[in-house]
Amino acid sequence: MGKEITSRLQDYAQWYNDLVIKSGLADYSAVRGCMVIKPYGYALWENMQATLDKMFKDTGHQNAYFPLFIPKSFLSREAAHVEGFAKECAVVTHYRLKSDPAGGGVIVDPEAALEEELIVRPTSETIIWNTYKNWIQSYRDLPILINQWANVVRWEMRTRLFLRTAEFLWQEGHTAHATAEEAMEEARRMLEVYTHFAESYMALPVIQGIKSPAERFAGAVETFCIEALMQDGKALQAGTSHFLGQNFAKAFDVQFLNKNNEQEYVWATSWGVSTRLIGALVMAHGDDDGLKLPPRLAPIQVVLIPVYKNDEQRAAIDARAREILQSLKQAGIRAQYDDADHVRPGWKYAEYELKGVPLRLSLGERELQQHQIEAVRRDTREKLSLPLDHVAEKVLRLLDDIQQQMFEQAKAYRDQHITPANSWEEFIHILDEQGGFVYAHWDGTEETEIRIKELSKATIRCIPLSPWPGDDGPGKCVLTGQPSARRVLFARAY
RNA sequence: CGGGGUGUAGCGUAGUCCGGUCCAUCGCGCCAGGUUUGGGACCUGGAGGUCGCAGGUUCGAAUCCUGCCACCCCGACCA
Repeated sequence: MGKEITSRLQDYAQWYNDLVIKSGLADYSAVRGCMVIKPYGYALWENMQATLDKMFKDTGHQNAYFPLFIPKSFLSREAAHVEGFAKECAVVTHYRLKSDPAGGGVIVDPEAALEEELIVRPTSETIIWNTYKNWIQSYRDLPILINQWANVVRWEMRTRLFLRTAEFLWQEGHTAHATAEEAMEEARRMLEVYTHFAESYMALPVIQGIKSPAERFAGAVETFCIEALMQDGKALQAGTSHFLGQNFAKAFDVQFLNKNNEQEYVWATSWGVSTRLIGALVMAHGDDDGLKLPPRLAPIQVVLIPVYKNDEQRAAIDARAREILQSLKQAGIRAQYDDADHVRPGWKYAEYELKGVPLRLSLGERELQQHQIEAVRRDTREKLSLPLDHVAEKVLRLLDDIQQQMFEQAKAYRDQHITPANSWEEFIHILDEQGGFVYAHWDGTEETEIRIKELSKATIRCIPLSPWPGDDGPGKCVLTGQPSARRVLFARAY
């Protein structure tokens, strides 16, 4: 008997937890709301990091590192920013413990209170803009294009593995520019980078859009986002890129002398994606047997499993398998040979399916005789026989095809779940019966947005950058009947 | 923060209502040896437990009482 996984139909939330835990991505920890990312999960994150990091470097960014702790006073400099984050900040108040005079443990030393309390960063705009002030005098100092890989803490009331934990890993880009146009261009450029990453690497189709005022990042002038759809019909924000205008420059008094010898506030952007993307990967592609990882990010792209009946066979197969493994590795494939003898092939098949390894190769007496190898795709479960000549090339082609197919499948699902609604009844019906995105008119007011959320639990995921099928220009708000400039995408979301 | 649930070996569990027959059940996993090996093998033997924590009731507590803690799920808040 193996590891039981709750089916998606029976209990989607439990299915998700089962997958994350049983595939070895992560574990619960002793700390409420915090998780342990296990080696397999971390390897996946490292692959994501490596890919994104290269994209950031290719677009001219450099990595740096800013402090984990932020003076409390910094957070309150930007009004909207503090409003947005105040409720979920962890605060450091003391710098020393001492042994408890009353017992065996330790207590916080009341003598060691900090003069100014420190916030554990929920995001780094404030500490970074406080720093940029010292770096920027002239237009010649601009642009500053910096990214940092870091952990952040947001004291969430309710947490979910990868999707929302009190501490999480992410990258945050923070750029400074001489003009609004340039900053806006940067925000849009990074949105494109995220889109490309999601679609080409995660095989996750996303919708690019603009956040409504209520959903906008605290402190931003404009928030761009990519929205993805999970298999339970709920949307997930996969990445955001903000045009911050001069809000933080004004809050931290960051001015520069422009070419005309005039003082001007600097223009800013910030953008980020987090380990939440791992949750997206699980929920967008996984099935009742386990994960399905896209080849371009999978820690193990190919697993090779020997099948034998006795030691003599085993020796011959083992020798051949190692040659094959070598040729796969030489071709740059992340291949693994599982020659463990204490579990049988069937057990391994199930285990690697659970782990979402895109391609499984089996080598036994039969294959050896026929000079081929059996290949089974994780995405379609299709079983193929590959001749052993130039096997690495064939495997590479298969991996490419799996990557492509996974995207196509997710895209087909997503496209089937964008439904225009023309009345409130229809709106609710779509959300309840099929889920996904509802494409509907909205009068553009925050009151209506909030009212819709209260009534339906759906939020405006984004105002799409390019129109979707069903777009009909101006119309009437699905709730109020007031004039609407255009349709926007609503969904229940994570 | 509200509602619900759970806490017994690495994991999943029985036992809790109705205290003793429980120095705790079963399955998986683990260890040793052997037979096996094409979809989660089998046999034999073995190791492994502060029954979440603290206090109380009792001749006797996994079981009853009080307090506490932790985690999970659902909701409000959020990437």
